[in-house]
Amino acid sequence: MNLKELASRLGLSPTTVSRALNGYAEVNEATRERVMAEAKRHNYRPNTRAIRLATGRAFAVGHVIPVATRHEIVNPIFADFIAGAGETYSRNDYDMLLSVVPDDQEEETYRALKSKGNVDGVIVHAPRMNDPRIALLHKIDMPFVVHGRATGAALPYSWLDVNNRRAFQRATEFLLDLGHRRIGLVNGLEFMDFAIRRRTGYVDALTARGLTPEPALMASDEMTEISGYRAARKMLMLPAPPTALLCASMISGMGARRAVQDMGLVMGRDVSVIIHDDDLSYMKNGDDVPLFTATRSSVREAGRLAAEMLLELIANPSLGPREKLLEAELIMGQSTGPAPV
Amino acid sequence: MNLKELASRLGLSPTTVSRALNGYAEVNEATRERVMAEAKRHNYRPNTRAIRLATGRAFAVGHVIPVATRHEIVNPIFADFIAGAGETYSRNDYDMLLSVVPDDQEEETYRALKSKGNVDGVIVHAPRMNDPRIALLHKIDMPFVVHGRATGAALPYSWLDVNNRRAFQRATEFLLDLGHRRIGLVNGLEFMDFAIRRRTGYVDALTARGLTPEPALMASDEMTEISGYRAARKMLMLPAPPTALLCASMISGMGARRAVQDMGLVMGRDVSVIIHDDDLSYMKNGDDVPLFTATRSSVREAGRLAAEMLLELIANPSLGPREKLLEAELIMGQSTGPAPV
DNA sequence: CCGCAATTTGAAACCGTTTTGGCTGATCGG
DNA sequence: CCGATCAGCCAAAACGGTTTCAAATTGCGG
Repeated sequence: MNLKELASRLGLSPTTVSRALNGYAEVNEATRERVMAEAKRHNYRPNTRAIRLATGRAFAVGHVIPVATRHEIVNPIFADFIAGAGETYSRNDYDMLLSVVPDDQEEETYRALKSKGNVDGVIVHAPRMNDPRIALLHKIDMPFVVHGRATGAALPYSWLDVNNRRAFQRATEFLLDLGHRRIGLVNGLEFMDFAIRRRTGYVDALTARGLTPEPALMASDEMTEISGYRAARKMLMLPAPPTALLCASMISGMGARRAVQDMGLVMGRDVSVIIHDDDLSYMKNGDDVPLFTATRSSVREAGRLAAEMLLELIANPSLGPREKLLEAELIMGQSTGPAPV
Repeated sequence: MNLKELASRLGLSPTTVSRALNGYAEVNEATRERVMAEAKRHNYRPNTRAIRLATGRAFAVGHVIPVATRHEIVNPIFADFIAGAGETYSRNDYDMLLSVVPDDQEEETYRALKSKGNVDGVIVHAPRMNDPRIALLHKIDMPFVVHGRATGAALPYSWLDVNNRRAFQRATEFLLDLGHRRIGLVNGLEFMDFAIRRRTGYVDALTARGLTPEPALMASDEMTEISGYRAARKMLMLPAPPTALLCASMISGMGARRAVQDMGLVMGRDVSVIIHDDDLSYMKNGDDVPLFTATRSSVREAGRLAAEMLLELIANPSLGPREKLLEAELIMGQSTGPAPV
């Protein structure tokens, strides 16, 4: 069933039927109801391909997932972010397009997305320092929202981010207040913007109390269980080991916990651990009582909001860059306690 | 730059240019080269929206992700499967469409995808017993491939699955060979098809050796860390606790490990643990030496293959249902050992 | 050198919508 | 009663490609 067929069945022109269905004012209310009823009866749904060509719009948003050819890591927070964004798109009748591309083809992918007209805008994932994608997207005039921020970007851009600096600063202060003086940082890869900000927060908190950050207590690697384990273990084997650890994710935190236990220590008593909890649905930090003390911020909610922001930008391109900073909450779990004496 | 413009610039008709670019035989080789060169010079890329309307094809594949409105779990293997499938689509110039929908709107979503013409086919995720989606997709004549199988389906269908029964049977036999007699099963939700098959494999192995499966040693829940912890803990507190555990995933395995350690036991000595390892990129089971003894099968590779299968089906709909069963390998880690005496 | 086939090209229809620019007939103010 | 206004509808163009069908040119055998 297509528009022409429906129209002839109603004894109307396609023009009028189209207008009736799209809520234009110039069609008689009685006619509109007749059209609506007939459309429902025949389960008519306008062909998306035709709408897209006629309107020149894609009604779709792209998410380009670069896959590092070397260490093929798919970001674990990705699934939840996508789920959140997808909810927004579904509500607004937009399609979500996922492009999985080798990272050396990322630029080409954006250009193709633009010139082939597959999407109306994109979400930029995992921004790095001086991220080249921002200038590129500006140049090709593609609306976009960055999940995170890109320190060093020359041009303004829309973003949505968690206050990573503040979160890690507060977590560090919390540990300091508990009497800890040697605090290890098990960070993510520090060419990622969020990891840089987290380190800044940690360093700031230490120096504000007159403590000097020690390189041996600062690790940076992928946020996997193994990396967390290795980094924590290495620190705990130092002559002067830390009494507390700050971990970049739930997963590396689980690695850290394993390292603590392997050495016969007790988490929350001998070693305090704070993690950043992205509130992943398959990786809940306990239920009633949180397992880890954590800085928490829902990445799924971030997905919802980032998508909403992008849709607004698409609907109204004249809108200046929009920015949204989410604060993480500090939640108490069982993994922290006063520094051992 | 569009086709008409490019054609007039070349002094040719749009027809010939289109044919030249699409590799039709009836165009002079010299002309084709001129066209190709000019297209490259101007960076011409045909408008996807127009191609789609003209050809009546979507050049896109849908992945419908149902989100349970109650327990909002996003399947953790999802990200890697998508990454694998996405690689295939990128190679073949297909778009991947992700629909995140409340599970009570799933049927409506498939129907809409079909009648609006957004996709040429779909991948069905997380099949359950007697899954209604199979009959539906047959009815609306939408090509599809199931990731997994759906016991009880009346009609034939294309699928790609891991031999879950065999994997868990082998794992159980391996533990039996090590002298274990009380083996706990920490399974996924048993309305999921794969979980049923795994239990079957486990039960078969036990009964083949004259052992009777005990309900107290069989748990079934979401595959989260917490659930794994709870199930393992409960079993280990039994008057006659198991000496080995079989866990449905890396994540629930980590919960089980925590339970073991919490009780002052040592994994691999007091309690042996085998997990199923989907080889998730952010959740590697060790590196050189696997942490857990495991049945391993790459879900990312499954994504690649399932997508290839679907594209073949789309290209050649007359093809009968295709089936592919992948075997999991049993890999030795540090989490298993002979049963304690 | 002619006729026929093969090669190469182009005009126009088509895909299924939206949108532009009338057209008709009724209503209304003067 | 007349011209202007307006509500309601429609024909046709447009979107940017693909595809059908026909035409023009070339090559070749006789």
